Amino acid sequence: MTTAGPDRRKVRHEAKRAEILAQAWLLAHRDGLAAISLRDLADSVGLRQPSLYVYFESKLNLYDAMFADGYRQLLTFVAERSYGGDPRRALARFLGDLVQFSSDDIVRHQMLFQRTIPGFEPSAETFALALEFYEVARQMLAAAGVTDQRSIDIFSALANGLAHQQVANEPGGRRWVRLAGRVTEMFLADIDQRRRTSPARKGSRRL
Amino acid sequence: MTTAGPDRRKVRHEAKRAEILAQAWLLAHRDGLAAISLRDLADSVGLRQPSLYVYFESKLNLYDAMFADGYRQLLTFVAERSYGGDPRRALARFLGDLVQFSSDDIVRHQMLFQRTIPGFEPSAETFALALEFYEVARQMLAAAGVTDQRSIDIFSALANGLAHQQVANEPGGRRWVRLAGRVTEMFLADIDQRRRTSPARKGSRRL
DNA sequence: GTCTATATTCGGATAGAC
DNA sequence: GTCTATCCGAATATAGAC
Repeated sequence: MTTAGPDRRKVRHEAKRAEILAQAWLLAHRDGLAAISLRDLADSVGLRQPSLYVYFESKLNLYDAMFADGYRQLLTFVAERSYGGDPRRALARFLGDLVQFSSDDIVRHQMLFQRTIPGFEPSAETFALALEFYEVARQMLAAAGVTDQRSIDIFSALANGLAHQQVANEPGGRRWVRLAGRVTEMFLADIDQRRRTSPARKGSRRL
Repeated sequence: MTTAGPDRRKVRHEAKRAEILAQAWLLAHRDGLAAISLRDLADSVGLRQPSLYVYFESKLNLYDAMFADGYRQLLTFVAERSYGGDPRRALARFLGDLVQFSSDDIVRHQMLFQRTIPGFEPSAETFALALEFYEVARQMLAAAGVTDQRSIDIFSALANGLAHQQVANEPGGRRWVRLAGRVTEMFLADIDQRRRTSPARKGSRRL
């Protein structure tokens, strides 16, 4: 099928859309996520500003595409790694990888985990990607024997806290990435400790 | 001295400045921190927009004042509480209070702990207030016997992570606030554990 | 699909009278 | 200190020719 006109058109359209998206990330790094200008964006892909509307129906729609793109990157990132073997070691690697993922791209971290763009809320379809990721994380925890909500809440805080400190204080570095192993040990030791003492919960005084 | 003209003028000026600042926080809640408009702000304090420049020399200067105001609130908040008695329990209360402080005002949390306003960097004088707070935190940790940098890094991640999850998922609530005690226990148990096994560090395998 | 031209609104900031 | 008037630039978005 060399004369598949409509197909080629669609492929071209999607390719250009992807190019625009990639440039949007670059501009976000340069100017800040909330300060992307559609003029600059159009310039960077060799278009005039109004032509962008062929690919994105509004600026918020562009942000939505970036949000979706970021979570797809995250899902691919974790899917590429295998977390087999001992579930506890796997959890430690998983945590380190997440912090590394944030450290690798501070703007992407802002987009996915901090919601600071005035007026932007991800659409339902896009948010489904986020939920997909949290399901992966839930399964990682379940494999390590962690299923209660409070422990899940703590683990999410650990992951987000390490990632945040990394991007805020040393973007691109590994200072907090390297703490993932110790933090996972600490977390699991606490789980074990509580399992031993509960439901009686004697012997350790609550702070 | 009832005729202290210059004094009265200065007091009036400072009062108006404080009023503007308070309204700026309100507007930030309504429109988003990065979306404050000086016109709206002027309206809300009964002034015309150019008159704001009598009190703040630029919009970034206004943000700087908000940043300073937020850290002063935080310093007052912790100073009002006494963290006497057992240092470990004090640390647990300190952590819970910090998460509560963030939960109480999501915009203030954004301003102090996430740096997402394009182009804004706190001035040196203002940043000194932030350092003052981190010194308080450092002393709380030192009192509980925690002085090494890696442990401090972990604690900062714990605090920020709990606060972030709280404001992101349940602003105004206490779901992560309530985890502060358990998380502090977990943290200190890890410190103790490492003290027992180091420097030999035998008996526990690293994840 | 891309363009030119333009609508429309809004932003922060300044000049200068009072 | 506050005002009116205005500057200047930037933003997103739309209309309509090609």
